[in-house]
Amino acid sequence: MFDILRQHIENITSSTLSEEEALIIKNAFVQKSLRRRQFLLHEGTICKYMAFVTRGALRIYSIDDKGNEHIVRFALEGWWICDRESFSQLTPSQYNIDAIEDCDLLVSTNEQLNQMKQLSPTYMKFTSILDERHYAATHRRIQAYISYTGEERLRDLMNTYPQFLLRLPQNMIASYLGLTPETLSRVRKQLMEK
Amino acid sequence: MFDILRQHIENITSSTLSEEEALIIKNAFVQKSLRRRQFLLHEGTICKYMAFVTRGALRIYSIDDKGNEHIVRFALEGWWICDRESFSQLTPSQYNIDAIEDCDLLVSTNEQLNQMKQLSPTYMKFTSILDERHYAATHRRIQAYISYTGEERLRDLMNTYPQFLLRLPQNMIASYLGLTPETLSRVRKQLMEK
DNA sequence: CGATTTTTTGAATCATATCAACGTACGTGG
DNA sequence: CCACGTACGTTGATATGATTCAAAAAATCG
Repeated sequence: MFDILRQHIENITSSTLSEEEALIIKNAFVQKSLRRRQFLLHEGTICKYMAFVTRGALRIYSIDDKGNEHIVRFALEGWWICDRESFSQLTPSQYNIDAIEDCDLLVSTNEQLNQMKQLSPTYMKFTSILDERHYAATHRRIQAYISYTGEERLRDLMNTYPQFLLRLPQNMIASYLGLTPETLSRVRKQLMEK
Repeated sequence: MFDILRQHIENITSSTLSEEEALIIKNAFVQKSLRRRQFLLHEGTICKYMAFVTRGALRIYSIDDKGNEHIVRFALEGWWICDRESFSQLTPSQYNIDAIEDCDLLVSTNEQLNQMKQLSPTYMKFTSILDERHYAATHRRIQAYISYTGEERLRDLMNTYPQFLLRLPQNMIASYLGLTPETLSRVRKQLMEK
């Protein structure tokens, strides 16, 4: 399992980890499994873990005043998931993270991650790349929300993450796109006909 | 002018800057003025400056495929403005920044800021607080966009930044709230009547 | 297999956009 | 300093995208 993470870090940073560095990183993570519908984070609690997904799928979502769920992002194999704000500031989270499918994760805590940044320059580089990407992705998502109709957002999703459509339930895709399940169903149909 | 920035940094960090540290920071910035409608950043260019506003008002906005402007944020006195992604990654920006009113700014470059972080622990602390706040504010804005109607977003704006409504033109407020000027005009009227 | 969840379909309704017209303000050159 | 032109804000009529509620159909799970 750790090999997937190691590969991932080496890919992102275009570096090769020394055995020493790899060991430091390996020791900073522990393996954790979740069954479908189990939670990694509950709203109102502090997000203790940063998780790397080696198998399965998760989602992070909030619940608004009207009781509607809003999925912020998904995480599949090779992705990271946590509520950054809660994780680094130790504040109660407004989000929930749960498993859409049975998952295997490698998780680490804020202290371990900070320590690792001190010990491994490659890991330091890795996190700064990840931060930037995360920031950019968030912005792209705001833009999509602001500028496009449901149909356009669906088309965009089909180009960017086609695997979502095959793998994740329709109602969750709808929430991610900011639509009701009914509307997504109709928009899909329209798009098929073209 | 620099006194405003110094005050600001001391407030945010709850620290007092030594004269030495204050001098380091002072030397990292240069004064820059903009007339109404002048640009600090043009779409497609790299965002060279991080700007602290000592007088005036600016906005950062994108233009979508259909030619519509979308204002992402405003910056008034005591606020910072730049496109973080372009600034730190040196990539062409998708945003424009221009002056809504005549402005006085203190601007610095990425190299100067990085150097400053090395030299001044207080400044280092300052930027990390700012990063977190910025990140949190961005998220709050996404949430508002996703969960609330135009009227609710306007009401929220009236609570959070009432000064915007007094100072900034209606059509820009509309763009910031994700509404057309016509809709904002009607929503305002409705809200007045209550 | 049956029970539950998810997806689809239909009809009515709502929020907001669009287009067009009109009134107002305002800053800029003569 | 006034008058003009442009930009801004309001209002009305109509159109569109998406929601809501209800119910049937299909898929999935245990």
